[in-house]
Amino acid sequence: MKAAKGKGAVKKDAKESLKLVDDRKIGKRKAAVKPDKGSKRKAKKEKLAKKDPNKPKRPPSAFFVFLEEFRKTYKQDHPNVKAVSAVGKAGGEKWKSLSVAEKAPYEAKAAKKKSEYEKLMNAYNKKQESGADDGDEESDRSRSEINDEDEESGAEEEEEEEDDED
DNA sequence: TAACTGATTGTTTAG
DNA sequence: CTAAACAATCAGTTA
Repeated sequence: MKAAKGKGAVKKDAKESLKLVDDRKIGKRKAAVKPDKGSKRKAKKEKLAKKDPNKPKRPPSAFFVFLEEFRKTYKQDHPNVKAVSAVGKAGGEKWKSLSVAEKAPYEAKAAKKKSEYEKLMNAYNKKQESGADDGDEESDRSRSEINDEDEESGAEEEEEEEDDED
C-alpha cells in the first residue's frame, strides 16, 4: 500500500504555487512588471547582452526537449506554417496531453542537462570570483570528464498517468 | 541591418 | 517563498 503517497497533499501545494504564476496569465511575462517595453529584458539573444564569456545558457527543460522534436514533426505536417507561436501552442497542448510516462524520457534528458549545467555554473562562478574583468584567463581545465554514458538500467518508473484529480 | 516579437512551459536565479 | 527572466525557434516587424 504505499500509504497516502503524500502526493495529494504535496501536489496541491505545488499546484498552488504554480497556479499563482498561472494567475498572472503570463501573457507577456515581462511586461507585467515592466510595462515599459523600452526594457529589452525579453529573451533577446545574448548578442547584445553578451557580457560573460562563459555564461552558461540554461539547458532546455523537459518541455523544450519535447518541443525540439515536436517542432520537426509539426513542420513535417505543416511545412507551410510559419510562426513559432503555432508550434508553441500546439506543443503546449500536446505536452499537457502526454502522460507522465511519456514525459519521463524528456524529463530524464532535462535532468541530465541540468547536471551538466551545474558544472558549467561552477566554472562560471569561479570566473566571476576570480577575475571579473576581462582578462582572458586561460584558466585551467579542471573539469573535463563530464561524460556519463550510463543509461539507467531499467529502473524506469512507469507511472501510468493518473487522472484522479478532483 | 539587426534586434525584438510572439507562444509554449519548465527551470533557474535573485531578492 | 515569490516573482520574474530566460531557454529554442523563425519568420515578420520595427527603429
